[in-house]
Amino acid sequence: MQDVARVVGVSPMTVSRAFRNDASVSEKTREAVVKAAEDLGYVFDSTASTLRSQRTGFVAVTIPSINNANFADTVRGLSEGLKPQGLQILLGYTDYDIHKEEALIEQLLRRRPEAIVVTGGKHTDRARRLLANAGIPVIETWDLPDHPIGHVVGFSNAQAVGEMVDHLVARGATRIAFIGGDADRDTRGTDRRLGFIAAMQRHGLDATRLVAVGAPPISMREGALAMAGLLDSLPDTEAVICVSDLSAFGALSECQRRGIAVPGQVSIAGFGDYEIAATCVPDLTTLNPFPHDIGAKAAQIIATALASPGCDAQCIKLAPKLISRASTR
Amino acid sequence: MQDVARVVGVSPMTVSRAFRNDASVSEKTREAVVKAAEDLGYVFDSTASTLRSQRTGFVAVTIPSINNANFADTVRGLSEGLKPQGLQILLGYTDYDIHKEEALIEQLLRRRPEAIVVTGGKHTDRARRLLANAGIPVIETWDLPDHPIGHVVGFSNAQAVGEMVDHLVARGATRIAFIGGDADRDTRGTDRRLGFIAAMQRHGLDATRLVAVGAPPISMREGALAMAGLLDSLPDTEAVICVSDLSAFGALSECQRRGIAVPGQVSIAGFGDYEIAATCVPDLTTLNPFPHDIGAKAAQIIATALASPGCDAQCIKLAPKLISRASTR
DNA sequence: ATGAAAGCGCTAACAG
DNA sequence: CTGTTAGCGCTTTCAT
Repeated sequence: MQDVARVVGVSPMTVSRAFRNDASVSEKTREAVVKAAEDLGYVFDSTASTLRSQRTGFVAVTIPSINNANFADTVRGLSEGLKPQGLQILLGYTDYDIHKEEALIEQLLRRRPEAIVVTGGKHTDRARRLLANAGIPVIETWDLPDHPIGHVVGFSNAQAVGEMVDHLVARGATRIAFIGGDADRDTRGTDRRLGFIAAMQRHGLDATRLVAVGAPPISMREGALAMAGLLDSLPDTEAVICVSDLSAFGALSECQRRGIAVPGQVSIAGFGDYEIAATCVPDLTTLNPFPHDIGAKAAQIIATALASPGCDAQCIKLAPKLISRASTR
Repeated sequence: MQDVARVVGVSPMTVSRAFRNDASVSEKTREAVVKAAEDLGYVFDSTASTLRSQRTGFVAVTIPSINNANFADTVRGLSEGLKPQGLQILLGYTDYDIHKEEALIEQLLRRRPEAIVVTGGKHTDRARRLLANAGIPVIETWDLPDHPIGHVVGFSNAQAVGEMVDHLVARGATRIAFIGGDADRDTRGTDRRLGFIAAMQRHGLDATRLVAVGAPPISMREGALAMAGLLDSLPDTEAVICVSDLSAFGALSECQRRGIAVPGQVSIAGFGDYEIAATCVPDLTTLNPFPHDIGAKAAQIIATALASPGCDAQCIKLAPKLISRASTR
């Protein structure tokens, strides 16, 4: 900055102001500064700016996996909402593991983000403490925690799957199975399974057709394997709800391989409204949790919370929408 | 840090050393420091550390879209390879736009990353200059640029698609179409289309069955629309190569909707070896560009380059593997 | 509209 | 194994 200042013939302070588009710098000076910087190959150093101003411009975000279109949509929504605020996302992956999440949260907080957005409402005690004491807005997403740490933008995974059960029951199914969610790592998957069991019991139906699959991410292959097991062991199953559209598509593919009609013989439903659900044949009945909106609302909350630090914690409850398609009768 | 030092009864310097696991701090002291910090709720401040030590621990990474399993795999490979080096990814999205890429690169360089990994080999002049002058290892990926800025981990998109043409021709197809890649934003898609044209001409075949789709990301829906157009306008097409597995799956779905046999009437091939290619029925012939390996090799290059700053630029050329499956005869 | 002085919270360098 | 001193490159604050 001193070098630039010398070339332009001003003080470093003026260069600093010019780079921040401070109104008190004359347009002429600003242009001269930018030109000199470009000529010298000077690139502004955020690390120093950050230390002195105590503003990093980071929002920390944790998601279970980078390879998941739903979470990617949430990150996009966040990103779009934060950019006009001059905030940038610092992203980390938890691998669906709350212990990795704890380590990740600590690592992220060391970078002094101005807010933090986490996926899910279940954390280790230490992670909860770190978040609560960080002195920045905390937003839990994709869930409705019983004891929120700060703000919440989420929905009830259990209730959403309950609606899917209602949908299938209304269409005459009684022997309904659930695929996925038995790994205690994927808490949202587990919530969905519990929602399935509760809803089935509410209808007085047998809620024991549960196919556990391995550790998350539960993907297409696992869905196909689970469906194969189900067709072998409980061939009279009328409908299957899968923990996500990806496993639902795997299940559908397995049926196609075996020549089993969907929805003729078995109905299949998913979760997430991934692009594949709208594309495949038959297209998949699913639940759309509005992942992009989750990110967008979180960005709004951050804007509000940073503008008025004392404000109350918000809890925005979204209602996933059931999309009825050809894979269920 | 001073507060922690006071509680433990040592100097801030010792606390600093304890937090960096400096070997010269006794185990007892280290434990006392960690405990005191935990009790006080002290969280190490990387922003100050970064400024003084001139080491941010960041590796900047640009990808076209967060919502793409191939690029996500590359980021995973990078992430896994960088973690043991104590490096963290600072990720940004270019939206398949080299002007957004330029702005993004500048923004990322301000954070003083220790290396930068970019997707693709086509950049604005200013972006090239910024990268070349950054004084850190630069790695271009997913492409083989004619004039690399620094290191390269990539493959020839054109050549890979050429091999797919060979594969189809060897199986008797002559009327082959290409879907995608006509938007000049997606340079890899364009390279694939050019590779298609070159290979067709090499075989003395008509290379005009090109279906342009909109701006990237070209996804399932666009693939289905393109296939619909193709089936309407050129119904004697024997085989279709799609710019990615996602559009290939869209194309396959359109065929299924119309009752057109795949591969009986039309063969379909994709690119990327996404999970869907192995799952769908019929499963899709495709090219696997080893996206995870790209990230892993880039991480290795970074390790080497940071260890020996003067070393030569590496160019690691990968060979995408043709996976022959049921969607092509 | 511009400048001077001080300092953000840590660590390099050196000393012992 | 531990401590002292100085300073990383900016920006806050105050002055003009």
